[in-house]
Amino acid sequence: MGSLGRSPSGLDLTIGVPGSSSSSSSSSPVWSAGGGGGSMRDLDINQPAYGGEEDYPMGSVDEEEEEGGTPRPKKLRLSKEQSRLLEESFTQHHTLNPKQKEALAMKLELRPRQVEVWFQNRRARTKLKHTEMECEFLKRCFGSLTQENRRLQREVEELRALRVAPPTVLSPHTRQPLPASSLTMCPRCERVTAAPHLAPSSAGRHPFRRPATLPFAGIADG
DNA sequence: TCAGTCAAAGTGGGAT
DNA sequence: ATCCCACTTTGACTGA
Repeated sequence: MGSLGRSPSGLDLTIGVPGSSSSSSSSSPVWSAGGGGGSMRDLDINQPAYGGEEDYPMGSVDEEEEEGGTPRPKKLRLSKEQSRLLEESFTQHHTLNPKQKEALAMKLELRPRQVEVWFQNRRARTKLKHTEMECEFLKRCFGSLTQENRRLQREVEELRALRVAPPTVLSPHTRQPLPASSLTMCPRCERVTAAPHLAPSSAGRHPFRRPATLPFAGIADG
């Protein structure tokens, strides 16, 4: 290893210390370690980290200063080893409790805030990936349903074109046509009409049958 | 050199 | 008060 504390490009990474006057509120702090509001809750930059380590391994200060006079830290690129360990940890748990965070930060020689941010961004990436996959799946669903819809509309048109007058049934006695109201359904047809889901032979050809796979069933996790 | 992409970090707000 | 999330900004990197 040995690359901890350095960016992949080999830049020396040292911590930037804001000016001693805390009144310079116009410029962003070099380490706004806290979340909203920059409360620096995780790190008092004037205190040595982890019992005496001289500096944190990131954020070398580019010596060129902003207008306000506050140096801006260079952005950290985590080393491959750091990324690997973070990924490894992420596979075990997607969120960290404070102790885990602290331990991991110490192991990686990062600030807890950096570990926290990494997990936050990693969760966001996972979610984005999942959403993209879901989107692709829904697009495919939409495509196949559109096709199915077109096919069914064509079928309706065909059936409409084929439609003829109701069949005439002749009386076996008089050989005269019977009124439709006097016709009765055969027991089998009656059963199917009352409970269509019980008719095994019709299920396979039913135009409205459900697809074999349900939505989202195939979406991988992560 | 520059546009595009990725990822670290900042910010504000909601939930607990 | 703290954590997490969504959104944004910004620096590093890459390929044309």
